[in-house]
Amino acid sequence: MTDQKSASTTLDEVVDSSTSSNFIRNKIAHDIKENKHGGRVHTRFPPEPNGYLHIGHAKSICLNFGIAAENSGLCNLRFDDTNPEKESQEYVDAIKDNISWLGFQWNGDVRYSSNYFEQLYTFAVQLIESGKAYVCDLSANEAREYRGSLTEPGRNSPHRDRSIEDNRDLFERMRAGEFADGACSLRAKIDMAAPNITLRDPVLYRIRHIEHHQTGSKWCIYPTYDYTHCLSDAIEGITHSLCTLEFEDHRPLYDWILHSVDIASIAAASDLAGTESDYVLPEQTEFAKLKLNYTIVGKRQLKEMVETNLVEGWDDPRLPTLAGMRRRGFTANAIRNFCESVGVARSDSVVDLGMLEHAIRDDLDKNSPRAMCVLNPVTVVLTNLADEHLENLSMANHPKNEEMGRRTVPLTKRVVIDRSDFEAVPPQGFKRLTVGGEVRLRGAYVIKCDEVIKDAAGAITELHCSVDLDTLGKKPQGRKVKGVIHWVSEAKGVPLSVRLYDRLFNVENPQSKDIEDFRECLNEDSLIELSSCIAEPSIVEEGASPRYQFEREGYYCLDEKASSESGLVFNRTITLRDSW
RNA sequence: UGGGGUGUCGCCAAGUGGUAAGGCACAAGGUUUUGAUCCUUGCAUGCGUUGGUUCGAAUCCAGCCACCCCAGCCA
Repeated sequence: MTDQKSASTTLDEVVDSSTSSNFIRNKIAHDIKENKHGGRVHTRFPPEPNGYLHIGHAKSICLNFGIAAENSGLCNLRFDDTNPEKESQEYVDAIKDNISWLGFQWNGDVRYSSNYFEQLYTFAVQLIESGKAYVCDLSANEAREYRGSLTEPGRNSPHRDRSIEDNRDLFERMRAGEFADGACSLRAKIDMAAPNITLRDPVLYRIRHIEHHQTGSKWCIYPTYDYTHCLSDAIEGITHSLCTLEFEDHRPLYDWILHSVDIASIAAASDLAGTESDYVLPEQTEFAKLKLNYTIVGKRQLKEMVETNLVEGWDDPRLPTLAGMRRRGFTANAIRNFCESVGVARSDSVVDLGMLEHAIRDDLDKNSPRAMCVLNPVTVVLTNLADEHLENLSMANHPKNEEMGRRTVPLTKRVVIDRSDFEAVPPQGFKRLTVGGEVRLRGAYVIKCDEVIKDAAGAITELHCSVDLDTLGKKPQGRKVKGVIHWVSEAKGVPLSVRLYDRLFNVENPQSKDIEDFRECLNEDSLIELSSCIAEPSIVEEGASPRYQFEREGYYCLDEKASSESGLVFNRTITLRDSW
């Protein structure tokens, strides 16, 4: 088991210090003060391996691991794998990978609810023996009818009063595989008239003759979430079981199950067995899910987009999956900061995408080296330079951080600039190149456009400019040059493709009730590939960074998956803020 | 119309009886060889609403309104 101190040290480096209070932090501080769990804080992140993790999970991960770290506690990773029908090892692996990438280390070995199946079975027998559970032969449809409705109470199952002996026998036979899927189930005997529907004799075990990714064919009965989750928490000695708001109605059931099983046997089966501390049951606390406008964070919809090829896969850079965001160029640090800035509360809220964008710009601005890359090149001929002119200019990799060093950028007679940096008829306030106007080539000289060369169709092919050779590293004499533009040597630059991403949806809430199918509001231009870009050579030289700020354009990240020997591909993570 | 929740600036969000933090966004200035960054300033006599209690209420009480979740052998 990881020792508490090292876990907290790791997280300290990772958790932003500018934290603000929230109801969970307050509750835990209070519990510690009251010595509720002997002062222990032990959380868990319990994903079901039925899909990839997304930004919403990141909030939960940061919360659970963060709150443990802040309190010198522990956080387990436990796969809530009670429904083999929807789960797979692929998801298990991807989830572990994503959590590590986010910068968190779980306590000890990865846990699986399925690790506890045998123990859970024993507890179920105990419930049967104390008359708190029974085997019910009602089909799923019949059970629904018996359950009643939101406004009407349910009716007792005709099998509710079977003898303990019969129940025990039937349950054993369920396990032994004597019954077909759905033929019967084990139910808790609580109250069919409870206003909280969760308490109307919830199913504890169902029959599924199906292979499980962890337990193979050992079991044909699988415990349900409600039965498994609370007991798994208890077994692991979890103190604070944090989950989302929709589980609020389940809290009475969480408590009912824990209090219906003999606490001494839970304690004996728990990780805390043999520990001096008195065993205290875990407590569930709910918080609001993260929602983001212009994006969908719903496993079902994400899965649908992946499976119907609306996107390229779970790691499509337009997706809010951690895999996608990572490929897009998001940093773990930015995601963690974002989750902290969003806060934790109980009100349903929708966070503005702008907050996420701010988090990534903030991180990338500080940590990305700069480079120049021209997206839509047009040739500029520097007429007063010699044909073979080659000048190695030294440029800072970061305007504010000298420690990031310098690089050499070659200047030749022919360079390229972005087409949008020249306007024959400039609008008011245009600060770039115009006919007869001057502009500085970033890190180099001030140039003046003397002539525009066009082809037969009238399209600009070249701009002929003259260089003011007295402006390298100094302001020009007697005038101000308003603009600075980026450029790349035509001969020395490296060709690359760039993928420009935009939001996947063009409406704030793609899941709104007045939208029948979220596909209606897909943004057609969410991916634009530019294939004739040209960047300064430093981006492929020894010691090149995987991420750059392409000056005046945005933050870009090498896409290793898409790049090949025949071509480099960079993903635009996010544009620069643009007040123009 | 049963039960459980939530309502504080355009968006998050602190605040738990002593007179409305912070962030994002936005706006206006300043610096700048990135229309970036950075800096400065502005941005709720107001806390869903109506009453009540109190010297004093976003905080306590009552009613009302709006929105979210629950009728899987999903989690």
